[in-house]
Amino acid sequence: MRYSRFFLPTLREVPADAEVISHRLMLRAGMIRRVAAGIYEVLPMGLRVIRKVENIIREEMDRAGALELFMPSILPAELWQETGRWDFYGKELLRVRDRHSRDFCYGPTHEEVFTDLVRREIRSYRQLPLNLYQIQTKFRDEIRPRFGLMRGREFTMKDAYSFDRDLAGAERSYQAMHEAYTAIFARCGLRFRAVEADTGKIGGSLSHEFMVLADTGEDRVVSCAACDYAANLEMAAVAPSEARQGSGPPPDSGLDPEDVQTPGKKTVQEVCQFLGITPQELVKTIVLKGEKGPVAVLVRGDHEVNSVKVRRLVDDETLELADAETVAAVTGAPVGFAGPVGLKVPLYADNALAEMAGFVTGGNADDVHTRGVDLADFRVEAFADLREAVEGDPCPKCGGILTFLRGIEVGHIFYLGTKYSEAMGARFLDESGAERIIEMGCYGIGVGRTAAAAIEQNHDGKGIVWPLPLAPFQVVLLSLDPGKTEVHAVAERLYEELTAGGLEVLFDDREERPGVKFNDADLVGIPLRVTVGGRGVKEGVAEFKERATGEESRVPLDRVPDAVREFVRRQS
RNA sequence: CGGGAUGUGGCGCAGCCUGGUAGCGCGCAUGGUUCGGGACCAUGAGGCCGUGGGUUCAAAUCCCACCAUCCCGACCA
Repeated sequence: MRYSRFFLPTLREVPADAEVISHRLMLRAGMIRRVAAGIYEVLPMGLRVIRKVENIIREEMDRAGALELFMPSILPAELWQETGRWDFYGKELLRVRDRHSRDFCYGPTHEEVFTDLVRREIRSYRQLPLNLYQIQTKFRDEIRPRFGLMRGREFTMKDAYSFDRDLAGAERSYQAMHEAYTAIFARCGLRFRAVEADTGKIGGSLSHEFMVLADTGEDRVVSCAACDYAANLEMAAVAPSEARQGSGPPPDSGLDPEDVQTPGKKTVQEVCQFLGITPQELVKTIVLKGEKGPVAVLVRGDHEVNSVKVRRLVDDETLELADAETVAAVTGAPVGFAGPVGLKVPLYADNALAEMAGFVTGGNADDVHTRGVDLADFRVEAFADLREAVEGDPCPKCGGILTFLRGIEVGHIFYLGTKYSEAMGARFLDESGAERIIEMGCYGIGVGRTAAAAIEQNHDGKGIVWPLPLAPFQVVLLSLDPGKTEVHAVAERLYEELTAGGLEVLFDDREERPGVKFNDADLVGIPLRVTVGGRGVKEGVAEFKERATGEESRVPLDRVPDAVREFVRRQS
């Protein structure tokens, strides 16, 4: 591709509304432009990268036995009403009406349509297992779109759905996707981890997220230094300590609870400072509220409640931090003074509480805390693992030490069970002629997000540093003297040779100063730069520079095509 | 939906407080000189000052409303 004929509008200055690195660089490198909040145009340079990601996904999905098809993006309301998600999915679902004022939505995910297709076409166990996928545009009317392609409202996603005759088959399908995903992200040249994950709104019981590791990632990932355990922080189990595992009477301080005035001291830090205690001697009481009513959760002062764990324990997906009015109604005090003694709502305590005695809690009255509290002073429904893991906690699998990483969720796989097949009547006949419900799984990859994550993970002060498999071009060939015929002729010839050899080359034949070309080449991040200029040509060489390492070398002109091919082979 | 902020040529910004001819840098066009890490000189094109209302002789500037965008918070590929 000749740069002079290409559409690659690079930006010297950063548009003010781009915050994260990948967003800024995608704009500056002429990959995308914004049309509306969370909605982007993908320019040729961007598309080339997107296609690279898509093709890797396709190859690995096909290899795993999945079949590509293409579903509509506009979906009739009836399908969504069948599973109840027309109401449940909420405002994120972009709803539209046609001229007959029939309800439709722009698909944010496609379980219903795939299940509908399968229930109409699949009759027999002989037709299973089946894994169908598509790469398609989705729309989720996010509350707050941001970060460019990282979290847009419109985005392209690969979504796959597996259909199996039984649990064992579904697990095999799940495993096959786990392996395919691992292959996909490895082939993209990314550093990533597969982590245990919450199933969230999609539902189901088994789930892994694929996280591209980057300091700028929004998700926190817990990883064991000693074994292969890795989990999303919201899932990371905290093993009860040994003391807890031994039975015996709960510890007792022998003290009686005693109220103390703590005027205006609401936070753990303030209370500790005021009373001269450490957070480990204090118990936080957190009020949560869901469709089943409010509950209170007790955690040690230096720990944080993990609401995903509480939701699972209480079996209430809608549970959220209660608002100030609810807290006041439940505790009789403003936020900051809740305590377990005398509370009328169900109390759940984190395992760490089981070893505590004589601790400080809120006093359920304005400006009052209570000290000398023991477990015997109130009634707990259950002790459980309810807190967030912290760095240094023991690994729940091997006892090793947990470390924290930051990641960007680029893929998510779920075992769905029969949630959708049952609601929509997707059944088949087994060998014995008995009617059975299809077991399902679903598997997503954010295509644009994968490209963005690759940038978050691979960039420097000058721009993008593409891993070769995702790079829009493999080589950028700079002609430093496009006007001077002898030198430029050499560049032209090299361009022909490289292109003829099947390489993807961007040929910078523009009438620009060298500095402009160098900087643009660095910005757009093409892995190998080949410079043809007066100096080198005089000596019969072209200059190679690797974007990632900065390593430079001089290559005789007649060896250039081979050397480039060698580079490409080495990198892929 | 809360909290914070911003809307001025394509991009980045100043001007607004203290109303009175719309400016700077980059980019773009033309000509010339340059030419190995974002050149220089000259000339030029390009702006409903987010939208609507109001105050005023006069509004980018003051007031009100709306819209849009961005940032911080509640489980998303």
